[in-house]
Amino acid sequence: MIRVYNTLSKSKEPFEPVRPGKVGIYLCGPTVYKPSHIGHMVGPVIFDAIKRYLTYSGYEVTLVVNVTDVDDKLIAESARRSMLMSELAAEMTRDYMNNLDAMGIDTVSHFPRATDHIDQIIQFTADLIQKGCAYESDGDVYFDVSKDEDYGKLSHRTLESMIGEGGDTAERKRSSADFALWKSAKPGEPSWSSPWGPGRPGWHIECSVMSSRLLGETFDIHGGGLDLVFPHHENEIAQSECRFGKPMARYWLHNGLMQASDEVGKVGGRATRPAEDDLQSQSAGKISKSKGASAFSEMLKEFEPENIRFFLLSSHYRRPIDFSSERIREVGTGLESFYRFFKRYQRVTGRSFYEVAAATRREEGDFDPESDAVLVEVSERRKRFLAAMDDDFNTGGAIAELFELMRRLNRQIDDEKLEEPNRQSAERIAVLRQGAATLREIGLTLGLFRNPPKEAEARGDELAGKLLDLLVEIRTEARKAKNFAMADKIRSSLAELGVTLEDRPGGTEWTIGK
RNA sequence: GGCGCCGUAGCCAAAUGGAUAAGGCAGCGGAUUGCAAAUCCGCGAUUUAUCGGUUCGACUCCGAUCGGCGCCUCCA
Repeated sequence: MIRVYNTLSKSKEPFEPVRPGKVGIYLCGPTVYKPSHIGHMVGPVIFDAIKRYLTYSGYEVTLVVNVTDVDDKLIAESARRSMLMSELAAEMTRDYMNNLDAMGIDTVSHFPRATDHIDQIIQFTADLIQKGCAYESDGDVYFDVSKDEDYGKLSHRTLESMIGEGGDTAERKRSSADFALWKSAKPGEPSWSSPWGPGRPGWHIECSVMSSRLLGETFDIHGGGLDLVFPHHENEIAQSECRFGKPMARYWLHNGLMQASDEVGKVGGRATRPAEDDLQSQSAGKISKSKGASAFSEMLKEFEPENIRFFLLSSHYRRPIDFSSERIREVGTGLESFYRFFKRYQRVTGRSFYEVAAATRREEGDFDPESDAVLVEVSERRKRFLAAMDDDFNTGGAIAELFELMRRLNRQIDDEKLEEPNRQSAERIAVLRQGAATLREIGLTLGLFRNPPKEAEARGDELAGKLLDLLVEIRTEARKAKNFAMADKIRSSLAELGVTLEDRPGGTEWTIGK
């Protein structure tokens, strides 16, 4: 039984999809006016894992991530850069897609764009007017929040508390809490013709339109950053539920926001933060475009995607994450130990870990450990991993089981001396294989261990490789002759060049890199 | 000001009423090694910001205090 935390009820609820066996997820994607930063990857990485896990658990999952490509910010930015809004949107959408691609997020079923749905947006807006939930005012169309009895139910606030200034369109609204469905165009702004004159959609309407179109009037999971709870998601609910008269989504999942605590100027930090209020600039704060977070594409030059993924999944998705390069490196160190285990597995079995046949469905992964001590623990760790994931996708707790599982298999190799060629038995290797298959199986549900990591450095050219082989051979002879001074000199000299030597039962191995 | 979240070992972090408070990073011992590296084993919270309360029992619920943060305006 999978349980999820629902912002609507502020509690964990058993997960039961609207249609048995099928799950529809709508994740709020970016407004494409600037390059994406690490904060934009949090939701996609988590929901990529959620989709993988739900699929693994037997559901047929449709994941929709929208792209908002028409908005005041796009208009402003494209004007600043003297380009068409559509050109800007295309450029930034490409940036976003490249980033998702680099992160191995290939689980998204649809990326609907607002500008591809203008007709439906106009229709939706007209329907809302007809239902009496919205009104036209001087070329704009506003949603009348007083018509929505439970307005505020997601963000848990009362209507009175939301009455504010109303922005610069206050005179045109009946209530300052009303929000725009359609905005009339000023001269020179991109616009589409509508029953209310030329204009463009407001911010929230595209999500109501596209989610209902792709996932239905009531779908299962609506996700996004915590900062979208109000007003964005609250307004989506108001629009959709007024229009369809039924709940928009069953479960509202919100991820915590990335906080920047890195030194100014580093990746993800508040690079262009204004110099005033020095005292406050010491503290962490939300990463956002307006505060000048660095482009994610820059970060990819510094860190491996899997390292970033591991970092994002190592704590619970609802918790805010303090970003720092040091932290990513730290979890990277832990991740490296998995890579070393994978190489070790290959040395022992002669097979690549990445070719281990792993179950892709939960039931398929079940196995009978009989009374083998190793398999009993492997099975136990797998169960605990699944229990953690079932409990509101607790990826942090689940990753702990990955470490435990790896440790158990390393211990098996040590205890049974499986790395010594003459000590192997087919039966014990089979046990190790089962353990590795389980590790890969559950790792894959998080989108981990899909492909071999890039070697730290290019393995040098062919000549360098041959020279290293030669040096290792000379050193091995020196060691046999107990000429350890020579052996150590070769090792330490190579270390200075960034080459690490490791002596193992099966021989010496060299690696280039950190 | 209104609404809300968070505070667990040096650092990161899981566990939200029940039996010894996961795991990672860093550190320290030991096994292994010619010496290393890697790996394995062992060690760290008499205790979950503080104080008080509810309970047979609280990190977990309630109240207060201190500290950090978010939303209320654009944001993943």
